[in-house]
Amino acid sequence: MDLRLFRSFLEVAETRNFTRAAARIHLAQSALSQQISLLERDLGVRLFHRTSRSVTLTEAGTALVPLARDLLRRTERIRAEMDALAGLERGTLLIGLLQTPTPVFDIVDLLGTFRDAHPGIELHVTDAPSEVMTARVASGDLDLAIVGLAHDEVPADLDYVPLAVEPLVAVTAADGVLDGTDPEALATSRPLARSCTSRRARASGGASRRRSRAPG
Amino acid sequence: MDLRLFRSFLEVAETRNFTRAAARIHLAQSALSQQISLLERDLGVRLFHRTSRSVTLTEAGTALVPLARDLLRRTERIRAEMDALAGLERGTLLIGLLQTPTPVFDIVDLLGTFRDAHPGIELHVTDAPSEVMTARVASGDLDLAIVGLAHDEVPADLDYVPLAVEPLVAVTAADGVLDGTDPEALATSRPLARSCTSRRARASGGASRRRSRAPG
DNA sequence: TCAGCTTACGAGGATCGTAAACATC
DNA sequence: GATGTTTACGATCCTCGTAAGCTGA
Repeated sequence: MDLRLFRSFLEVAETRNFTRAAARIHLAQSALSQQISLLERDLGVRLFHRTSRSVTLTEAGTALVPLARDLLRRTERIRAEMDALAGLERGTLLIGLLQTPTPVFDIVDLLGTFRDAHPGIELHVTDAPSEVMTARVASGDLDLAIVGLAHDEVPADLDYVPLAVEPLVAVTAADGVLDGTDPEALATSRPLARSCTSRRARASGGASRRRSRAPG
Repeated sequence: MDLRLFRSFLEVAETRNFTRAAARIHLAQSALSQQISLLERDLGVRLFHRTSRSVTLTEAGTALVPLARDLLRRTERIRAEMDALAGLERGTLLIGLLQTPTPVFDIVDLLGTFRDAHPGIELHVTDAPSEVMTARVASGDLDLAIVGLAHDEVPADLDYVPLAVEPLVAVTAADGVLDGTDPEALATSRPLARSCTSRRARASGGASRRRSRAPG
């Protein structure tokens, strides 16, 4: 039994006119006619007295009106309840993600788990250099981003949670060029690794906007 | 929205097993799977957590169980209500009808009117000679019969209502053979017309029963 | 490997809309 | 004849079942 039949029935009951009821629910009048007779056959009672000039409710039809109304109201409530449970879990989450694979935790698995738990939320993932993504989070173009930055590189107006700490390693040829260099001093005074990141960030800095052209 | 989806949902919720639930409602397992995902898409929430080895209700699914049960119970009540309103007007009426057209009242129109007023009642019309039909009414093979009999020809154990009185007319060649005969005397002493009826009744008397043969 | 859910896809059935038939005012 | 419902019928959509695919124990 399809609930649409009750909806159609109520519409006819209210308008007492198949043609107008059909127009209201965006259906051909014949289709509505078929729906009503299907409902009548299903319930085993005649719901309307129809002459070619007037439509009136039978006793059974009169009895059905409040029952059908109640049933439809309840299904609406079920929908509302489900919506409420989906609750805030409806919408779109814009995520910035470093293209660099992070071996410390499985981001793909994480997203999959999230998706299972919150199927109502659409996930949009983009990637960009860390500095660009933090800027986009600041401007609202992204909801969150997973970036690779040192603590002091995170803009002050953004919140952040450290997910993993990766050692910064200097790799050189085995000619002993770094022999005797203090690692601490190397990290702070000679930004070898970071300079790469910075350069890449500048190079691909501006967000490219796609332009659409109106036809004609 | 089809109420069958809720029924299917409840079955899966109870068995926690698509295969068994499908068997219970006489559906292919894939069809049930499709129904559930249709319901989930319709309501915008995931109702079950499925791994390939276990099916468990989500929060939304848990909330839906009593709501769906309630909805189905209410539709059952609607059906019961409609059945009650159809009331006694449900069943089959076996009518015996003289093949002879009766110009006194329109039997076809009468049946049509009845059918409109009591659409829940199936009408089965058969015909046979009047005497056979009265016998069938007596034996319960017919619910009622419209026959052509004189008052004194109706079996004493049957009720009857005169619907029309038709004159019994003797038609002869115009040779004056009946000239001077008293009509009253003719009807009582010389059963011209009635003898035909009686002979026909004997000829087609026994009801033929169809025999069915068991296969093998 | 097995149990069990999902996906793919073709067949059959259901539903819709157009159009004709039919019935009252 | 106008208005309004039902009936006829073809096209489309939907739902089912078979079979293959996929996944976790």
